[in-house]
Amino acid sequence: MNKKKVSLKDIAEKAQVSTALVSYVLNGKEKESRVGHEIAVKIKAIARELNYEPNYLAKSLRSGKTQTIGLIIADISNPFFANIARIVEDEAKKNGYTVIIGSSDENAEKSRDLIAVFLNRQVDGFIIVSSEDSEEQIRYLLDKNVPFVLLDRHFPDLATDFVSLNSFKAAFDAGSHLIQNGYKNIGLIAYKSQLFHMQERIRGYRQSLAENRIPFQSTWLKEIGFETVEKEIRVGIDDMLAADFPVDALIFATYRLAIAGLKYINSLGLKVPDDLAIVSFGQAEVFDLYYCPITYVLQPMEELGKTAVEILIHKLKQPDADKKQILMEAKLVARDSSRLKVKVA
Amino acid sequence: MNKKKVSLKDIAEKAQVSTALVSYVLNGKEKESRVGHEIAVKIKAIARELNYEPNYLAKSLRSGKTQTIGLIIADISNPFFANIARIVEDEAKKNGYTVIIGSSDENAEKSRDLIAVFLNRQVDGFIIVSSEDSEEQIRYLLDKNVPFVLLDRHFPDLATDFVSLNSFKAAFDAGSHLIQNGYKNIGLIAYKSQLFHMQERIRGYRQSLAENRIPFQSTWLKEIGFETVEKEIRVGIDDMLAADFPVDALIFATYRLAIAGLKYINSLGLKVPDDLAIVSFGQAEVFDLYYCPITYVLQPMEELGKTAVEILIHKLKQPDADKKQILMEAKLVARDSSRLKVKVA
DNA sequence: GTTTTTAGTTTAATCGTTTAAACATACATT
DNA sequence: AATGTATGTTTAAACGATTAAACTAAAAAC
Repeated sequence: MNKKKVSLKDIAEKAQVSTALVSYVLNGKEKESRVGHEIAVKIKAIARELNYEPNYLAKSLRSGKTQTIGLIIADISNPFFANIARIVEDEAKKNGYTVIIGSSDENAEKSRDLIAVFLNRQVDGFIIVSSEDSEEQIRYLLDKNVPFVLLDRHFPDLATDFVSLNSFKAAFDAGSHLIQNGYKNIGLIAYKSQLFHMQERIRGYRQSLAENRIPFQSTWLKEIGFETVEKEIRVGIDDMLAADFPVDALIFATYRLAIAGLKYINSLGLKVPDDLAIVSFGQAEVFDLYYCPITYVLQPMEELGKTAVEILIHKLKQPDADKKQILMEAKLVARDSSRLKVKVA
Repeated sequence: MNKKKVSLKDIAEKAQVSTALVSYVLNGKEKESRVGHEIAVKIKAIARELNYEPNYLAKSLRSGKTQTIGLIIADISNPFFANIARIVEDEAKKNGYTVIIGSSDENAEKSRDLIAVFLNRQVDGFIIVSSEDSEEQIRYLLDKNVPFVLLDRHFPDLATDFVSLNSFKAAFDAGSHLIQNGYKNIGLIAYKSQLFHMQERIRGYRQSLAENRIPFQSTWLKEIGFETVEKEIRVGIDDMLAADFPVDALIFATYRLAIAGLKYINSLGLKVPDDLAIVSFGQAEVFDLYYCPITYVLQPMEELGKTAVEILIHKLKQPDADKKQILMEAKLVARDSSRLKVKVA
């Protein structure tokens, strides 16, 4: 960069004073530090004239604070997380923080790397959407007393701050909704994951069946591996349709599963919802644009993101405050893909 | 954070040497600086034992380099850019750089803010997807000699490095493809924008008509304002369909326009491609999932992102190298939405 | 007329690195 | 023995800011 940046020293020289005075004035400490009024005015004028911008690195090195938040999300190519990232970024900026984003791609190792890199970069704190098998990393942060907030996914056994979704309730509602609309053989396509939110979705789904006295069939639940979504989904759906009690409705536990599933359903020539009703988690333009708009679980993204930032920033100011554990409620948005079942004559 | 971080000094003390030696050893300069072999081994051992991690802030302050790239994209909620962001991040990481991302939301003022914040944060360089009216900002960077590469959009009048798409050719191909498949009345829905890539898309589209001796009708071209996409698209499409030469095919110049347009087309009950053929820029899962898969212009995202990073990093090492100006070619992916027109009897 | 206060300013250490230059030894050369 | 060279190590300044503490000079208090 051409003209080297102006520093406190430059201003000090031009004003014929020490850097200390300049620092006091520009940090609004003229009162406490009893800086002469005239000189204060002069310093401010010179600072403006030279277009002074403080050097964050120096500031941070001295203060130990970088005003930077590390955001680790599970998958940036998922529009849900991309949106969350944007919200977090905006909210952080409002509070004078910069966000650095990393995507762990649902991979514990990448997540570990990111945490290391970000710690190295001296982020003040983290907002984390945990990936599978990353519980131990969270323990580590807890142990090192690094400020962080878990977002969207949390570990029930760990005493951490978190903001997530009441997945049990959301899945329960999804199932109940389908049942109310006359569907009886309801499948769930979830990820094969020990993550709590996923287990809760499964539990909520099963509970909805149970409360309606629908005996659960093991073929109705498919748990798909992250790495082999496309293939397993095809096999899974085939299996569900060929079962003794073939499904007439499907719940997708995530956006990505829904995309893959719908593609396959399309290719089979099945008609939604007549051949197969659909409810999905996650939200996206796809769901509007599908020939039959998809019923989905509306997650309060805006609140999730904002609250996470709020909690983290509060924590940065008051490290010893009580842990905040927030479960937000989703709202089922009913569309055509789960409309009242037409009885076959 | 609990245990304060270990510094060079801690290692130095434990090894009973000066920090200089430690620094030399840990930076692999033992040879040039003739550090004793035994002591070098000892220092390394202690560093490992204490789990030493250098402090980036101090390093950066000293070196004037932060190993950080500022990425400013026009709209993070657009999957095209979200993907680009991910690619840039990955590629940068491979080269030891961290990326901080900001979304300008197609807004010059936000873009200016981001540039200021990032400069403040001492990013080593920028990768920028410019937004409308931001040419002057680019001039400013050029003038200040800040290293940067423009991505996806560039200004033909400015001598900058850039990596973008041959938009003229891509639009020309889109138009020609429709014409070849029997469509004659072809509309284009673009943004109302002075940005070069948009103007080029319009030019390419018109050229395809011209070369096929199809007289251009002014009703066929709609330029939509960023802020009022939904409304203007409805009016625009209505107008195109009611014109003297009603369109039988539509090209969308961006992903966002396509989404809005398709929604409206759906709501009108029009059948793609029989009532209206479609080709769109941008790519996304939506296009696969639509009842009639959408023909689209495949942009070489991977190459775009990687090349931008490459050029920037090269530039950081060799600031005076020649400017690289790269136009990449898009590839039309033909699907059902633009299939051979069925002649009406 | 001395002492105390108050106001205004500077000094210098500090954050954690890097690195040119100075220093100190040992060894080789004449 | 005096000088030169190689080897190994330390010193100290620098990056740009912050801030406790020291200092100075003038005003207030006794």
